[in-house]
Amino acid sequence: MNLKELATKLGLSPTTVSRALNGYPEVNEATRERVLAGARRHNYRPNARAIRLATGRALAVGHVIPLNTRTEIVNPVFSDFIAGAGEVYSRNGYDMILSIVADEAEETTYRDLMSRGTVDGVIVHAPKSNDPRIKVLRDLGLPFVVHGRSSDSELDYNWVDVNNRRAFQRATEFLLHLGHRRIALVNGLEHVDFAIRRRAGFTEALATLGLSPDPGLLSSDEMTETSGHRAAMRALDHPQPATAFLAASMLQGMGIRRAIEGRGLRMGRDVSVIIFDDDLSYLRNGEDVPIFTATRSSVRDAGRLSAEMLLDVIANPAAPPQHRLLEAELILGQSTGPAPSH
Amino acid sequence: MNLKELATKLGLSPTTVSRALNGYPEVNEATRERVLAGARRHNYRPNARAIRLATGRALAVGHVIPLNTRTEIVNPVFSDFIAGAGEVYSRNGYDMILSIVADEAEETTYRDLMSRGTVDGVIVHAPKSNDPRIKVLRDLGLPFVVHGRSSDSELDYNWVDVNNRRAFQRATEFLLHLGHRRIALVNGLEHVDFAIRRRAGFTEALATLGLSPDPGLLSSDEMTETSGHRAAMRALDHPQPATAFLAASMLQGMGIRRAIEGRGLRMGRDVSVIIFDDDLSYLRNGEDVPIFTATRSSVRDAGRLSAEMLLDVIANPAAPPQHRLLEAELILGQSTGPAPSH
DNA sequence: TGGGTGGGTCAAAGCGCTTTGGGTTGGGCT
DNA sequence: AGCCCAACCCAAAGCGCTTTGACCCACCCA
Repeated sequence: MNLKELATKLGLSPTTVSRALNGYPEVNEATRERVLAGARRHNYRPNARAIRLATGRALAVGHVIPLNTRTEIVNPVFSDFIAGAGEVYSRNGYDMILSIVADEAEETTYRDLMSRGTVDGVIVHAPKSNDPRIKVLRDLGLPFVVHGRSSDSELDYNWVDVNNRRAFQRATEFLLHLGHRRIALVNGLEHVDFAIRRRAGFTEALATLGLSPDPGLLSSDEMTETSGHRAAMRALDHPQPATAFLAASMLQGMGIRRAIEGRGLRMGRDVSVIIFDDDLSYLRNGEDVPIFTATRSSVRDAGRLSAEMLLDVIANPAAPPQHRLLEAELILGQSTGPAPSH
Repeated sequence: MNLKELATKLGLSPTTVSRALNGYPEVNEATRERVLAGARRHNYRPNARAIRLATGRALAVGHVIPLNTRTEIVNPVFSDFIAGAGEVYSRNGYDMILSIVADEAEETTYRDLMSRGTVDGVIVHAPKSNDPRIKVLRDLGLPFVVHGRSSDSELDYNWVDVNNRRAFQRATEFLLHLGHRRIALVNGLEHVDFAIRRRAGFTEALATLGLSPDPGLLSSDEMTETSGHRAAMRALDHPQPATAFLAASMLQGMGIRRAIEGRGLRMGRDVSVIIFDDDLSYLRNGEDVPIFTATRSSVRDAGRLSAEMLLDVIANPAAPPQHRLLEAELILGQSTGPAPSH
């Protein structure tokens, strides 16, 4: 059943039917009712392909998800981010198109999505500092929102981000207050922007006490359980072992816990741990009582906000860039305690 | 730059240019070269919207991902499944459209995707036993591949699945050989088909020794760390506590480990654990030495295979249903050992 | 020499919508 | 009575491709 058929069936022109369905004012309320009823009765649904061609809009947005070709790792936060964003899209009649693309091919992907007209806008994930994609997208004129920020980018652009620097600064201060002085930072890959900011917050907090980070207690890697474990083993093997850890993700935190307990130590008593908790739906930080003390910010909310911003940008392409900075909250869990007095 | 412009620029008709670009034989090799060169030079890319309308194909496939509205949980295996599938799609010029949809709205989503013509086929995730979606899709005539199977479905359909029954049967046998008799099953939600099969394998293995599962050691829940922890606490609190666990996922296994260690026990010595390992990229089972003894089957491979099958079905809609049953391998890790003799 | 034959090209008709630019009423106003 | 305007509705022209059917021009063979 297509528009034309429905129109003849109703004894109206396609024009009128189209207008009735799309809520244009110049059609009589009575006939609109008749059209709507007819459409329902015949189970009519407009063909999306035709709408897209006729309107010149894709009614779709793209998420280009980088795939680390070496490790083959897809960042686990994407599923929740996408769940949040997807909600917004479907509420607004947009499709979500996912391209999982090898790191190095991202630029081409954007070019392609744009020039073939498959999307009206994109979300940029995991920006690096001074990320080249920002310029590419700006030059292409493809609306985009960055999840995160790109330091040193001289251009202004739309972004949604968590205050990562502040979160790690506060977490570090909290550990310092507890008396910890040997704090290990188990960071994400530091070519990604948010990891840089987190490290900055960490360093800054140490600096207020005149401390500086011990390179032997710093690590930067994919945010997995095993990498957390590895980093923790190293920091515990240190001649002056860490008494506290600050980790970039829940999974790393779990790896750290495994290392601690593998040593016969007890997390929260012998060694303290704070994690950054993205509040993933399938990886909750405990039930009523949080397992880990954590700085928390829901990545699903970030997905929701990014999607809303993107749709807004698509609707008003000329508007000035928008920014949204989310604050992480510090959640007290069972993984922190006063530094052991030796 | 569109086809018509390119054609006039080359002094050819749109027809010829189109044919040259699409590799039709009736165009002179020399002019084809000329056209290709021209397209490259002017950076021409055909408009996907127009192609879709003209050909009547969507050149896109849909993944409808169920969202448990109560728990808001997105199954973490999706990201890897999708990574595998996405690879296949992009290699074949297909877009991947993701809809994250509340459990109850899935059927409408399929109807919509179909009648609006946004996709040429779909992947069905997490089938329940006798899943109604299968009939809906069959009746709609929308090509589909099920990831998993739906017991008791009287219809035949395309599927890719792991031999879940066999995997859990072997894992259980392995524990039995080690002398364990009090084995707790920490299963996924048992209205989802694969969980039913896993339980069947478990029960079957017990039965060969004349044993039957102790209801106090059975649990079925979302496959999260916390649910694993909860289930393990219960099984360890049992008057005759479990000496071994069989868990449906890595995350549950991690929760079990936390419970074991929280008790001051040692995994692999005091209590044994076997997990089902989906081989998620961001949740590897250790590095060189596996942490957990596990039955392993890569969900990314399953994604790849499902996508290939779906494209095949789209290309040959009349072909008989295809099936692909993957076997999980049993990996020996550090989490199992002989049953403690008391 | 003339009627095939086939390689190469093109005009035009879709695909199923939206949207522009009228047309046709009927009623109110002077 | 004549004019104008608002309210409705419609025909037709796109949107940028694909594809059908026809055409033209060698070239070959009888």
